[in-house]
Amino acid sequence: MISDSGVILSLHRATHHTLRALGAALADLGLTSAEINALANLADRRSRSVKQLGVDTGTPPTTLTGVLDRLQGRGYLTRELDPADRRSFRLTLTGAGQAAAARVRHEVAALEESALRGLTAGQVASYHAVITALQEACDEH
Amino acid sequence: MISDSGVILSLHRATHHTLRALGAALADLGLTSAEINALANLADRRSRSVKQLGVDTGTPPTTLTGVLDRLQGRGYLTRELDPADRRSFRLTLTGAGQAAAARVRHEVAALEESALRGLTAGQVASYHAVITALQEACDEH
DNA sequence: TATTGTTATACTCTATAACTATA
DNA sequence: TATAGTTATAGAGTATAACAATA
Repeated sequence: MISDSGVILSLHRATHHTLRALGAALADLGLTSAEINALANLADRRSRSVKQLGVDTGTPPTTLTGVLDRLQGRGYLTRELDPADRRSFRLTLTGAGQAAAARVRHEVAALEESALRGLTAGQVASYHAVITALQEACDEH
Repeated sequence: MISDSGVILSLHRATHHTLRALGAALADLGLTSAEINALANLADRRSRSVKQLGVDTGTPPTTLTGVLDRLQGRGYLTRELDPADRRSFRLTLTGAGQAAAARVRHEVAALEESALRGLTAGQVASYHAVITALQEACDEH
């Protein structure tokens, strides 16, 4: 289906563009793309394991170790042993981490609002349907 | 708009997943994500400049130099000075490069077909509308 | 035995700035 | 002066494999 093509290529292109735009909007925080992605996902204040954060962000574990080291070094989060499973950590944002995450979410939301203005809820729902279908196709593989 | 949220986060997540799936499907070629992305865009056999390829893929120039060095080293493409503007190169796939690019396009198309099966053309069109809106919002910034 | 997370290694990606050649 | 592309540098992302601790 060449005519349908571009679904994946435009996905990658758009990712590059949004990462660059967010990095620029958040330049004062000096965060990398993976750090921004992690903070945006942690912004809901819910604790989760490293593995879960990897699933949420799409980031592999070896990358997350470094990302979490830096965020922890900034005092943005804590790693606490999970009493229920002492192999894993519960990641929790500190106050400073919540503030940074709120900034990240604000910029993400601003970019989304700017982009989605003029589009319908149905179009956004279709977008999510395609994204979900892509993920499932990858998982099947 | 928390309810609309996830547009950008799921974009990044899906990008990670598709890159990993394509890398696995094309493991025998030993290509990196950026190389896959470049080949997929060059697969239409049309020559273009380094700058244009950067626009097409979303890859910055400093990354492209290395990517093109490796693709050229494999004998996949040639860099020829553009007679019309001798500051720039025209990138053209060789026969081997076209074969590799065809493999890449085949895997990309297979993943897309697998994902889009069950979705309507309208949903895919809406997906592209959201992607385009995101890009334009980034450019405005 | 399997899983969570880290570490080690090697290579690639990226931003930034400076540079050459051309326009 | 401005643009196309490269180079240099330093830091970050990634795959792979191995590892310790826990399940």
